[in-house]
Amino acid sequence: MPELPEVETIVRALAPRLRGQRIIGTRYWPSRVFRGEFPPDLSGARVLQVRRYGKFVVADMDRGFLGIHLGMTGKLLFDVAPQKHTRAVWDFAGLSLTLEDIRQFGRVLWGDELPEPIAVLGPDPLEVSREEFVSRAKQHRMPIKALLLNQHFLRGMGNIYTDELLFRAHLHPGCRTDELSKAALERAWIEMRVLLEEAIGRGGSSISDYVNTAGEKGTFQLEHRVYAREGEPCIVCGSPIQKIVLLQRGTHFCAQCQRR
DNA sequence: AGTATGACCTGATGGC
DNA sequence: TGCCATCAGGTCATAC
Repeated sequence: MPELPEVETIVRALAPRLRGQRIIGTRYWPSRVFRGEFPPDLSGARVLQVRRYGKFVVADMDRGFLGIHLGMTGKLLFDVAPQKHTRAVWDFAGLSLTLEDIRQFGRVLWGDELPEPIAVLGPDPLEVSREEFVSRAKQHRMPIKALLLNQHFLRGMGNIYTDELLFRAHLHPGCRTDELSKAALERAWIEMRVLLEEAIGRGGSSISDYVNTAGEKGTFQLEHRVYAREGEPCIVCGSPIQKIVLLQRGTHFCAQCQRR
């Protein structure tokens, strides 16, 4: 479910309410999100800050780091009663934070340091410099969609925003990055930033599941130009939006505007 | 290095 | 109503 803009929206809601707060109780239900290892009981631990790291929500605590990935169907909600798919609850004085995750593709990590699977991810799409983006892209010879989805290349891009940015940059998702011109890669970098900022401004995209910490949907799905618009006219040229399978992912693009 | 496939999970949807 | 296949904002691991 959540990609960078959705996680950013969640973090912006979490940070001001949790910063400085002390956990007074933790409740964990056995599920795959823990991958066999419950975090410790964090009672007494204080939240120093909450930040986004790619698609992870990271809480820096006074005694370690809590990392939460929401997978496809994860939600972090304030003040709700535990139900069927509740996987964890962190109780604070006067509020509780609940992790719900129907499909259990999310994960909860804990460590004295930022856990390894989080720390090894690539730079943030909103922080990577244009020069670094271009030079690193040229070192790979895979379809640009594959590279953008690779969290070791950049942390935070997912299927929706990859399709949307490639449309905006007029790039076919199957273009190999080592064959793209510098100008084309720079276009991708620019469009990526503009797109992500716009999506954050609209509270992210809600296709079916995604809601913020208050249970509200984002509105950026109304601005999608290709994602989930198969057969509808391209807003630029009018030809029907195509949907193909690339890298085992549904891939949406305009065959007229996005040439190889 | 890259790609392809299946696995991991549950629920919604559409066809018959 | 039911049954079956297909699909879904994401990673992983394994095998060519």
